[in-house]
Amino acid sequence: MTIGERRRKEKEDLRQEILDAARELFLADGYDNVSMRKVAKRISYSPTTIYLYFKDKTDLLHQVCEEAFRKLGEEIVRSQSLGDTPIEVLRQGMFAYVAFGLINPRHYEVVFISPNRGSSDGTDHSFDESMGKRAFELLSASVASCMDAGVIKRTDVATVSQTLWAGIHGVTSLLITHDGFPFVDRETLVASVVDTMIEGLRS
Amino acid sequence: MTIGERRRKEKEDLRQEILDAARELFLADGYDNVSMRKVAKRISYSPTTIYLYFKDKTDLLHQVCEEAFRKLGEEIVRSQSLGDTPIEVLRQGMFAYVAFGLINPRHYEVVFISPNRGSSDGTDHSFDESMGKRAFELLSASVASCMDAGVIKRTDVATVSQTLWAGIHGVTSLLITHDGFPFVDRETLVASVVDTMIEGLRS
DNA sequence: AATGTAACTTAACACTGTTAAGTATATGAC
DNA sequence: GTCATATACTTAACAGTGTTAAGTTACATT
Repeated sequence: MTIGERRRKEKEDLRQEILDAARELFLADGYDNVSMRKVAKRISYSPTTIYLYFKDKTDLLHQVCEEAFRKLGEEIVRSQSLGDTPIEVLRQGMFAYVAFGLINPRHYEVVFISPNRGSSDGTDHSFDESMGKRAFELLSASVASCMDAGVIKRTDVATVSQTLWAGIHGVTSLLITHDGFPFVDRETLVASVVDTMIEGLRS
Repeated sequence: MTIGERRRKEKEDLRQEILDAARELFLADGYDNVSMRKVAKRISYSPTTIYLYFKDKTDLLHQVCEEAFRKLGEEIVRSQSLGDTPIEVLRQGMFAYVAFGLINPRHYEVVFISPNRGSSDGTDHSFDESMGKRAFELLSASVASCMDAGVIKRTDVATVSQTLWAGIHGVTSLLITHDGFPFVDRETLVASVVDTMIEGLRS
């Protein structure tokens, strides 16, 4: 079956080629300014070929993001390992989250800021099955271990996790979308948000 | 000059009629799902007539939002007057901000979440001259008076204000854009964010 | 060599924002 | 009252969009 395998590999190659082209264009020009025809042109295929590999334009976008957000989980885990106390683990995880957003603003935008490119039919591709959720779960676990260690007030884990998420999502998205605004130094602001929230949770 | 005045009034009336139609459609269907032709049809005019009153589609959107955001400033001031201590004034202002966003999610989305409907030409209509900025300034003043009263740590006003803004923007935007996510009770979450941050700032 | 199928393309539909050119209509001057 | 002018609005068109149905080509299996 070596011949069928080659065929399947070629198909997978083209899929990846489309994904690569789409990613580059989305990041360079923004989702709205990229047309299927442009993506097709870049890889020298007919526009309709893309539809043999992806359901529609939003599907293409979501695949591109899924690809990128695999890294977010990894980086949070990696950063968390730098902390030696539960609080420090939580802190590092939060910093990693923001850093990822600021380094990949276009991806962050799509997944967390404006995930309402509603795929018209039923399939809610928005968040649940996404890698984004995994990032939140890592944060959540970290909060729980802080409570177990008694370093933050023992209340509802979900409420606290979502509170922290609101904070780090807030800075990240403000810095991304309002870059005309006279923000104070980025690092200062991010540290202020993270530390203010953690301080507010201390028991 | 009563005749010329009537003419000018009629013109102003049509402008408002367009604005009303656009607002209703934007709020009902979302910016992307509203076409100039739909707006025109609703008021029984030709699509091109709109261009005699508004530069382009993004201009129409921004006018609609400007109109709505006049209310945000008013409501923050009104809510702040409910507080009797500086901290309580700050708290009420923050709650009012979030409440406004949750009551007017589409407007909030446009102005604060995705303000990058770049008006192609130079005019950056995004934030600076907007009513949105006024809301931030009210918050800022409230922070300053808390510092003067010595109830929160005396540090940089801008940093603290932006930190708080990040928090309330974070909850508001998460609740608006990720309504599929299993958030805890809205009031609980909002209160948690506001109170955690204020607690973290206490001196 | 004939057949069937997978991969890809062409042509088209129904839209979109936007502009250039055209048409009434009501106002002003003579 | 007639004529010119400016104002308000419309028609037609351009260049693009996402997407689908139908058609073509190339190749592996029989």
